Formats: sequence, structure tokens, C-alpha cells
Amino acid sequence: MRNDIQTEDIPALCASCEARHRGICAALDAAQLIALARSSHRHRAGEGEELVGEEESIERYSNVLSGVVKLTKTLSDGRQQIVGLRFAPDFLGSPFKVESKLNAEAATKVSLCSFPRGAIERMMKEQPGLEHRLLQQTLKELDEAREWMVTLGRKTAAEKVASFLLLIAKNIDPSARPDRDKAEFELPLTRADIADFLGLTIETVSRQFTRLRADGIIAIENNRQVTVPSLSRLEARSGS
Amino acid sequence: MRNDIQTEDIPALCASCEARHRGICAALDAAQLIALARSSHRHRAGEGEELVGEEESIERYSNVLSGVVKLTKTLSDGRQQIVGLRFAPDFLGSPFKVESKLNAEAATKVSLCSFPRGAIERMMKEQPGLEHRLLQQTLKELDEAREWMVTLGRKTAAEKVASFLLLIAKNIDPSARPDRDKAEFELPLTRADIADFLGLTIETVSRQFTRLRADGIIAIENNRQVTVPSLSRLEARSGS
DNA sequence: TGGCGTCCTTGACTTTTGTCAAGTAACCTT
DNA sequence: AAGGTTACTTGACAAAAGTCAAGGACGCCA
Repeated sequence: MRNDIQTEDIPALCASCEARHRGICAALDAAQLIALARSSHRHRAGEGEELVGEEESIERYSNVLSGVVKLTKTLSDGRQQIVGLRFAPDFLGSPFKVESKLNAEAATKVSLCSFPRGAIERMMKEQPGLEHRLLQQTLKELDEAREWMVTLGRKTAAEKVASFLLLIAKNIDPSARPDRDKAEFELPLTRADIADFLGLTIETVSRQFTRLRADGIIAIENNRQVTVPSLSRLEARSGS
Repeated sequence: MRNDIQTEDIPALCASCEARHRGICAALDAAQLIALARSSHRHRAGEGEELVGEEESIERYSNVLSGVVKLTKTLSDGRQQIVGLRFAPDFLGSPFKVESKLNAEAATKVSLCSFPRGAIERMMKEQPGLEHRLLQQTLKELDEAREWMVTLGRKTAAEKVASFLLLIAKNIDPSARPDRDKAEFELPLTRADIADFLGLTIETVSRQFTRLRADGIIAIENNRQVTVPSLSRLEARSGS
């Protein structure tokens, strides 16, 4: 609506940004983008860096521009579970606080575009489309979480590992489209992370990789570089 | 805001309704409640009854007024996972469709207050507070789903069963407040359902119940009636 | 270049959970 | 009250995944 009477250019910061089109910012018009860009800044974080600790969590929201962020929960005795992975251009930082604790950590090198809580909340008031967008992202996350609950609760170790590889292929390798049965990507997680994501041990994950490799379903180079000659053959092993 | 100039009474249907205060309807003013009540109706469903099938799913939304509804997902070979439980006054039916399939089934006798999709969407347009409320419920569901992912992925069978009992106690027994360490309730799920919720088999669930009973953590009568003399002792077994 | 640390793999063995089978208890129907 | 059905429990055994231990590959830093 206001786009029509809005002649200002969008901020340079946003012009080449993926989140501008597919992310949360797509709900904003040029004037709002400019306002938000004023209080936002891009920054990078290295592998293993904590993104959402106690204090920071509520104060800043971010778009993931590149890299992978893992969301984790930890039991009192240290057992850990990854409850979600965020890829570009996902939104990071749950609006309005939830009681239960969640940690966000860079799984790879990541780049983020962050802005203060207040800015986004102000915009939500004047632009209902933004809240709508947020609701949609949240529904998508909920859907993904439930999908993964099935994987955690009902799949075998072999199926879990195959499901994980499919998930990564879909989100990392841009060429892994339905019309192309081949995929190639670098694993964004260590074996330990993968184990925490799948509810398994490192050793079990490793053994399943070995089996997939022996069966020609995947090829691995340098521990991280994965080639999947046939996604459908991989999917056949994912139990879905 | 419109509450001030609104002198009409709220509909009789809503007057005694829990969802009116704690549920999604709390975001509506009297005029909107009246409009919604016109196209809504209460109905009951028996144990095991399908609530959200292929066609019905998107067409009707409901508030759960009493009883428990289970949300399930099923793998192609029939393995099933319960991905959520809805208690009164939770909202049922995800707004705007998601691609992945989810089934809702009455776990116990339930009573619902349903209204057509169109009605709620119309109101969301004129009352942003409603969408906000929906976002909050969705965030709560997401939080619960992630909490359960930890249970599924990282807890032992014994801890899973204890966690399940705690969850039910909190949601069913109104007297199970922090200040009272005792709880008593009727299990809303069969052993098979519990197994599907916990990612276990019926037999394992049964054995864990037997152990909790032998250790005096719980008492069970008639398979379903559970007494927990000390919630904190139960919690100590839940691994959280 | 060498040494150290991290990440990963592999093997032997243990534990946990699942499977199969039998049997009991409660309930519903007639 | 009899018969059948469903839900649950229990036991013996099998399979899956975890644990412990050793060793290899690679990268980093002095």
C-alpha cells in the first residue's frame, strides 16, 4: 500500500540481502526498511560462538544471512539436544519471551543482520503484515519441530542419519531441487552436533555414515564434503 | 477499545466458557464475540474419533473446552508419533495451511467449540490482537514441541515416563500447583498412546509404570487412575 | 618439521529397549 | 452369567544402540 507513494530507495544494506525477499523483511515497505536499517548492523560469528546467551537473547533479533545456527537445549546433567537448525534467511530470536531456555550457537561461520528488540516491536504495531509474517515463520518452525519429533521418536539410527542428510541437502545445496536427483554439500555440523541433533552417540552416527558410504548411497571427502549421487535412493533409507 | 462503547452482553454460549478468558477468544471484544458465536457451535466427540481429517482440517477451527486431543504424525509404514497434546482451552487447527500432514484425534471424550475458517480470518483482519494471540499460542506450542524433542532424543525410558506423568499432572489436575506436592488424575491416554507419545513400545511403558509403582512414586488404580504422593520425587526421576 | 589436539573411525563388549508370547484383569454384549 | 474383546502386565530372548578403548587422519602452532 505505502509502497505506491514511497519513492525512496531501499537501503544499500538491504538491496542485496536475501532476507529482503524471502525473510522477515519482505513484509516491510521501503520507509520501514530504512528505519530498521538505521538501527541494524551486520556482523559475523565464528564456529562455536554463542549467539543467544542469558542477556543477549531478548535484546537483539537477527536474520541469518549465511551459515548455520543451531538451537540447543541442555538437561541439568549436560545431555544436549539440538532442537532446530536455522539457515539463511531464517529469523532468529523468539519474539516475546518464552519461559524455557534455549541456546543459539553458530554451527559454522555465520553472518547475521541484527536489530534491537524495540525496533521490530514498534514496526509490528504499525505494520500488521510483519506480525503475520512472524506467525508464518513460527508455524513453519513448529511444523519442522513436529516433523523432527517423528524422526527422534520413531526412526532407527540408520533412518535418522539419512533424514539428516536429506535435510541438509535441501537447505544447503541450492541445486538439490526436485528435478535434480544429485546433491553435493559440505556438512555444517560435526559428528558430535549431528549426534545431538539425532539423539544418538557420535559412534553410532559414524557407523551409519560408514554404512551409507559402503552401500554407495553417499561419498564423503575430508569428513565433511558429501556427495549424494541419488537423493531418491537416500530418501528410500530415511523411513519417511 | 471498542469494549468501551460496546454495551451488548457477551453471548450466552461464551459466558461460561474457559476459552473466553484464557483462550483465543480473550482477544475479542463483545461485538466480535457475538459475531463469532453466530457461526460457531459446540459439539462433542468420543474417544478415538478423528477430528482433523483431509477435508475437515482447514475448514474448521476449534477451541478445546474439555478432554484431551492428540496430534499425531504417521510414517508410511504405520509407525506413529504423537507430536502434541491439546488440553482446554487450547486452540485447534493451524491457521493458514502447512504442507505437512497432521492428524488430530480425540484421546478422551472431548467437547469443542468450532467455527468456520472464514469467520476467524475475517476477524483477524479487523482485530490485530487476535493474530497476536495466535502468535503467542503458536510460540507456546513451539516451545512445548522443543521441550519434548529433548525428552524424545535424550531421555531414558524411565525419565520419559516420569516426564509424561508430570506433563499430565500439570495439565489435568487443577490442584497440582507448585505449592502442593501431591497430584491425582485420570490418565487421558492408553498405554499405546503413551508409547506413541514417548517413542517407546507399550511393553516398555508398562514396565516403567510397574517400577514407579514398586518404588512408591505413584499408585495406580484401574489402570488409569493415578496418585502421585510427591511430585518432586516424580520430578527427580524425570531427568530435567 | 614435529608435536599436539581435535575430530573421526573401528572393534569388543554391555546395556537398554524391542519383540514375541503367554496370561490376567476389566469391560461390554447378550 | 458366559463369552469375547480390549487393555494391560510379565517373562524370556533378540536386536539395537551405547560405552569403553584404541588408533588414525588432519590441521594448527611453535
